[in-house]
Amino acid sequence: MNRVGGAQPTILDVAARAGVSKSAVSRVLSGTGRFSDETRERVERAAAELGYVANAMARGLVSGRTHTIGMLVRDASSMLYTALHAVMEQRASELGYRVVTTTGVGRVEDEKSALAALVSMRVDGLVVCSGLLPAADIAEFAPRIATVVAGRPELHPALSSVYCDEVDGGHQIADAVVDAGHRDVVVLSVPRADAITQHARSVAMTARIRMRGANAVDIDASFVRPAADIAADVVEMMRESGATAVMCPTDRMMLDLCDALDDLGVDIPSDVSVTGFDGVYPLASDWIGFSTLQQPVERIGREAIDLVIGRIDDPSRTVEHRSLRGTVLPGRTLRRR
Amino acid sequence: MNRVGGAQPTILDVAARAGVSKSAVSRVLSGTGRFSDETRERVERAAAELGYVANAMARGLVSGRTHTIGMLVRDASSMLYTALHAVMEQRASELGYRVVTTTGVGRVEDEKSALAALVSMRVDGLVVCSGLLPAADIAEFAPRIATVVAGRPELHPALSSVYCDEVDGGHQIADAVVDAGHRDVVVLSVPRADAITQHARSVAMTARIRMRGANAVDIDASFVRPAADIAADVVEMMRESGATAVMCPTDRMMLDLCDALDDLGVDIPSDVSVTGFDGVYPLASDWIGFSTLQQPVERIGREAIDLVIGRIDDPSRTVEHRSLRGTVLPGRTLRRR
DNA sequence: TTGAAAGCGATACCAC
DNA sequence: GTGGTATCGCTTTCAA
Repeated sequence: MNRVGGAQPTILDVAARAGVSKSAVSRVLSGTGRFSDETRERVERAAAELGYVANAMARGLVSGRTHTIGMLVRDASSMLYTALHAVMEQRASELGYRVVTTTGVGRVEDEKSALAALVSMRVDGLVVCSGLLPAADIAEFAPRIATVVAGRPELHPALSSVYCDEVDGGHQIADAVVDAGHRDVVVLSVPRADAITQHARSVAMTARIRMRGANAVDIDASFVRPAADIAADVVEMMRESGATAVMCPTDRMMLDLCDALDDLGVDIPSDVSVTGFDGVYPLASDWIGFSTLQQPVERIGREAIDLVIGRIDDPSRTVEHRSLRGTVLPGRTLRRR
Repeated sequence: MNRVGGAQPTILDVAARAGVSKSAVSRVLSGTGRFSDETRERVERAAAELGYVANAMARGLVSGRTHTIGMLVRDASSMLYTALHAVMEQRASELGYRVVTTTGVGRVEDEKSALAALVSMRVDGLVVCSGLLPAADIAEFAPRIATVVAGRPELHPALSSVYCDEVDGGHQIADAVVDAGHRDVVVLSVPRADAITQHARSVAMTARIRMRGANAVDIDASFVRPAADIAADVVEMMRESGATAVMCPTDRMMLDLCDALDDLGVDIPSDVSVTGFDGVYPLASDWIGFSTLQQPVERIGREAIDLVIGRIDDPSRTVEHRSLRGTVLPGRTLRRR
């Protein structure tokens, strides 16, 4: 086992030291069954003296429960997932569960193996937070493990989900842009294969802008494209078609774009307005002032945990899909014109 | 076990379907020992058809290895830990390990239990990223599990560590402030009990400013104090003692302070210069322009993983402490005067 | 109330 | 090469 210098004490060590059977130790430490006060006292002292920590593998193996929820995250460095993580951890701990997180390091294959790692740990429930992994790969385990998809619209019949209504969000932020008087708008458009949610947003934004009678131009914003290239395209559209606003599918991309536009000598918002999507701290802070659509991260995280634990407790529960509305954060990067 | 509708298939199910013994299945799936091509074929097909995922608990129980590194994080929503997490995940996966993360939800007791959860999972190694948990609580497990403290100076004789040289960092950023011509500087000071690293930074900043012959005033920035109160104090010091710069122990606190100063009508940097500490994306981005000390997060994360895996492979390795220098990020919130 | 014994699902060491 | 068997550390009947 994981011994650097000494071995981990086992229940037998505790039993020997306490002068009782391992059954007694098990009962005391797990608080089940009957035992005398004296037994309890002796066991607790022995356990403390030895620094005993029960082996969760052995325990889980026999009990069939780990009291653990596995969280699969696309990208550990994304602030959105970070925020979700914090909320879920909090809520899960209130309900007596731990959250363990794994991530892929980018590719779909990695994510599959990260998911398999969670499954192999026999977590009681699974919360998948990734816009990358195909639903089929997730659904494979759904019949065996309570599974909830969080943060992306997923209407797969075997999977429950909680997510921000991306279409509504795209419409809301597009409305804000048009309402601010912009008639020629650039929309950074992410291919579906890069990220399902971001793709949906771009599409919704473009559609709404046109529906409102303004002009929308899509610019390719595949993940492989450098921000500098995208910024150059934006500048070109400003010159050619008189674009006065740029809409980004995430705050992160917005930040990269702002950086790149800055390098090109373009000032925001006096030269061009820019909007984002996500609205997570710290970019959502007033001082930074991103104009963006704020996802209801708190609710998404909390309800994802509640849903998954609900299904753990009662596997017969039906699949459920909760679409939550986001809100526009005015910010200072979108200027009226 | 974690069954919502069906049970997870076991090695016996695979063996039965493949028409071989479970020993054979084990050999094929773990790639150890000898087996014929036909056996391999049959086993792999049966496993795939059943969607078999080996039970990591059973495996770990007998093999004594989990190929998993536990990461204890103070605060899942902190960008610094988030960045560390991403780097560690990447590096660990290169070396054939998974990272599982747990966090306390704030209090020391929570962190202890989060640590115990990791120990109970019998992770092969432990990386503790928290400025909160006392060294003694960590050291308790060090004789049994390879343990490395990352991101905070920890010279405990039983614990290896990798961290940013906080004192040097504090000096560097203080030098930048004095070099920019500031003679009266406010330092937000965090109590040791709130966060060890942040405390060390404040102390180093104050000391350096005075050493350089400028004036430093400490303001209490305990975690319980609202940013608005701190901002009010700062304004008072600007009026009373003519302070022209404020130094914060973290970028996050800096952001909160900027927000609060903004509310008070104070402009940064024309009314007052502000500096931070950490230098992690996204606040470190050029466009946002925080003047701050950037920690070498990439190296900290990478070396923490290398150290812990080194100790897993060779438990006799001696304890090691690596102090890494940060660099000043000029930014735009520190103005020459 | 307590202890002995039977597994949980895998690996590893055996003979064959 | 292959399959039986002991074993990992614990929970859970089941007798005593």
